[in-house]
Amino acid sequence: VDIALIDCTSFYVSCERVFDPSLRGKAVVVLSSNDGCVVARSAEAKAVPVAMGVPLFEIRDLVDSGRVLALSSNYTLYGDLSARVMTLLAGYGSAQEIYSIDECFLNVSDSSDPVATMAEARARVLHDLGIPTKAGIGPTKTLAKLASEIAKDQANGVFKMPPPGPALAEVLARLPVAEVWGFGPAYQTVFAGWGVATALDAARLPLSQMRQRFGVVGERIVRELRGERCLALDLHPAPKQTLTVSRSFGEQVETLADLRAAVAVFAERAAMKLRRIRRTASAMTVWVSANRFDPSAPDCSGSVTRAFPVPTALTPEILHQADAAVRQLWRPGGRWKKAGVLMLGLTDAATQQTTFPDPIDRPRTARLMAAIDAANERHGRTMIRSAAAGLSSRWKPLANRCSARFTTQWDEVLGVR
DNA sequence: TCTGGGGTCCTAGGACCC
DNA sequence: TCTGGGGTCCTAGGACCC
Repeated sequence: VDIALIDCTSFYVSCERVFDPSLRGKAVVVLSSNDGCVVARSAEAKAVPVAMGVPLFEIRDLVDSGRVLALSSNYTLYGDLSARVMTLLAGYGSAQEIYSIDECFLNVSDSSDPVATMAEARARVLHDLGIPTKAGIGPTKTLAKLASEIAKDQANGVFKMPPPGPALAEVLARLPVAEVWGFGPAYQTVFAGWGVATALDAARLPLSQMRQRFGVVGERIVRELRGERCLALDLHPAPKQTLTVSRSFGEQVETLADLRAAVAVFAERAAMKLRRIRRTASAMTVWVSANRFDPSAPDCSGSVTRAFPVPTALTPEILHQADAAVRQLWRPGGRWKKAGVLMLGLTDAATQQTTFPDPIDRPRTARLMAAIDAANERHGRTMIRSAAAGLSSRWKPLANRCSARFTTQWDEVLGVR
């Protein structure tokens, strides 16, 4: 199996360059929605250097002196170009998982020369759309993602991981463990204590140690680094389960009237988004928070969840509940910097069916449990906790019985589904 | 002074039921 | 001193991603 990960280079900046070629070759950054901080950087900006995520005020001098060009974001444009890129790339694999606005996984197992195929795909996207990309190829998603990190240093923009063995170990030994997909800051702290510095060090950690400290998530990443597939391509992602609209305030909000007005805007936008994706919400959470960077800020953060009598996407009903929630949250002396609404329990608007319609079928559950136990027994595996066996969390006790290595091979292991 | 927004998955624990 | 066990449903919170 060969999985490819194609990643658009500095995607937001590249989109801006499509429409304004004069930006090419310059140090350009794109800012977050209210021009708060840097969310995309051109290679030239990275070289300055401008760090990812820095607030605009920290690079004020660079921007004012003209050494770095800062642009406000235009998400409609990025979304439109993303759809075109994804459509083009889909033709270069037998299956595609769109992972984010600027990345997708492709199954390229059918290709006799995946590197050549990806080189061709990159050239096509660059020629037709003007968007530069890089591609990594590997036997697992985690290795493909890691390969794409190396790809940016390759002349053809493509890198294929060697098959598991000494050659792969050599590659992994040169990669800092922080570059591995899924090993975030909390992992890095623990790894530092364990003396784990490279991706190879991580790949050689005992599975039991990873499982004990990081659960099934950590164990899966190590297995993937060794070339064992634990994460399948997600070809039919479930419809969204939650939908959020939130913003930081330009100025601190202190009065009930201002807080009500702000949340009303978020609630209205959430209602519009729900209708656009043709879904309804069964409940909503309104949350408000103080300035997280101000230690002296009053303790006025909180959240309130309110259920709708009937799942809805209608503005009046949503505004009504949102306003009731704000009144519960407001208190004298509060100084708020951010708020949001979170729509929960999304259902299909047409049928009012929840996303996961499986009824609880006790006999079937019992059969599946017996099958999982038998499979674990057969393979001599310790049972480990796993709630991601391609099943809803509703089936957690079931998934818990399945060992990590089989979480993507459900049908095969059980022969039932 | 100024510090993003939108997601997912997993775990733990309590209420409740049989 | 003893005081079930397994399962569902829900919430809160922590971790990660782009």
